[in-house]
Amino acid sequence: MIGYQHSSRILVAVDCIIFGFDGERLKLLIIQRNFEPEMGNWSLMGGFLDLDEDLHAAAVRILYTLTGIHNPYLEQVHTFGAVQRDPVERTISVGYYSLVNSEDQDPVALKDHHAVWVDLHSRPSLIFDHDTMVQAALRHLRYKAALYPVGFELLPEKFTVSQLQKLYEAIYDVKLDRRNFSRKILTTEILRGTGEKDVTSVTKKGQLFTLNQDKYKGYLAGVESFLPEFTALST
Amino acid sequence: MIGYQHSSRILVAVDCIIFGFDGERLKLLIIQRNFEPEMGNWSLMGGFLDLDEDLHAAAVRILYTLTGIHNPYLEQVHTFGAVQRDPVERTISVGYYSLVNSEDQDPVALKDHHAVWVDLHSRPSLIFDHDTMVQAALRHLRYKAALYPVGFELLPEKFTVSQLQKLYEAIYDVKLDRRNFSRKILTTEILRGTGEKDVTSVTKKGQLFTLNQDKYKGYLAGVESFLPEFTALST
DNA sequence: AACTAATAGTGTAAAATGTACACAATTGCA
DNA sequence: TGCAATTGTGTACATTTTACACTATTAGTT
Repeated sequence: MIGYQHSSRILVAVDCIIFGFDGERLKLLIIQRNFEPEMGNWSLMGGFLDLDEDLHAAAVRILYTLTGIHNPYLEQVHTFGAVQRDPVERTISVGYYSLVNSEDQDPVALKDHHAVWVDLHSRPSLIFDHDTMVQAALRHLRYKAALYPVGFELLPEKFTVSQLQKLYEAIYDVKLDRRNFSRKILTTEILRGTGEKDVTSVTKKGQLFTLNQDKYKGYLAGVESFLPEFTALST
Repeated sequence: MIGYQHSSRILVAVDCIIFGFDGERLKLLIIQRNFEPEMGNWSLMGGFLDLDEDLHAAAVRILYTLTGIHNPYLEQVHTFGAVQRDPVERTISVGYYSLVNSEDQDPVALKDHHAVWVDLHSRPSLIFDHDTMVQAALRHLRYKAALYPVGFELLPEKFTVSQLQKLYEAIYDVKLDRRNFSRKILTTEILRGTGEKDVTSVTKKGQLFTLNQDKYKGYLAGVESFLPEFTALST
């Protein structure tokens, strides 16, 4: 056999932590397993990496299989590799989290996999180390969103500042001042006003915004430059 | 065979990005390969995950093999899984970065593996995707150090504020104001003055500090609480 | 048509923090 | 003793954050 000798080949799984947002709270997409082990119990959607498949492509494939979404926001979180994490066979699992908008989903695909959206903070226990994966993914999302404008994938294409605020409040589980939030987000100029009004609102209708792709991309590119003096040990 | 059917088992490597600090600049520990492929070229230290070995334990083992260090600072960065990243055989690699103090190393172990410390920013090209791994590790370290007091693993047990400042300047490749840095770091109270003076200094000798373990641990624990209002999109 | 409840949009003063320096003190060496 | 290099402390100014006040818009109610 050609290859590295004397080394063990191991199953590599990819598990997806799929976040959604219902306008008030963060949601998590989980499936009820219809196969052993742990049949009937709740689990993240996962699958195994193929020999001729890029790792990231595997995550895209698995997410597509479950939701029908083609171009997902997908980010690797962490690789979990405890020896006994899967009772069937030694398996390491690479966790990817995704932010999906409920409008983009394929309800048929979801139903086929016994998938349900649950409230992130009152979800049922998940199998194996999947709860740990969810925690790690949320932590990752919080870091990310504290440095970059992330999360728009969870909103409709056009949204109000108030909707965006509710999203950030859900991510960090905090209350933010409406007026300060609005000013802060608008001065970054990553939002572009459409002039349209939010027809779903009952009272005064707020303006609908879209992402200003140029400014937004600029933020993402300016990764390293977030350190003015020595921000490090401040808080 | 008992296990998951119809799934491919794949080689899992662990590669270590090992950072050091010489008082002025960040250093990287690399090895010159004495085996094919890419014999004679520069590479990160790595190895394969064993079937009965936790992933993190594999990283500890590999680091120990190279440096003789027992209780390393070691953190997972990212898992690299492109199909053709290793020309010999399909292999995914989990990258771990480590911060090591030159005093703790075993020079014999280093010599056995043809290991050398090189300047991080003027290092030679590395094999495979190892340069990408180094970049990812540095980015990870920068994030981490911007939110927590990290990096003391790169300094001697007792150090001056000025040494710590040089370290942060090296990590972020910036110049910081000596007086503001000093004030900022001291008001966090994560340093404890020893009263001793830095004998290595030529002119006025600064005070040596050690980590105040209680305060330091407190910082690390307060992970989620770094968001006062909406720090997110500010800079 | 006027009134009310609810939310949106704009303004601003006070507090907190970040920044850019000035100046004195210590040490080894010429 | 004087000088160069570095450490330690102070402080005024600019910027940012925070906590509010006030006005505007809309749909439903009276």
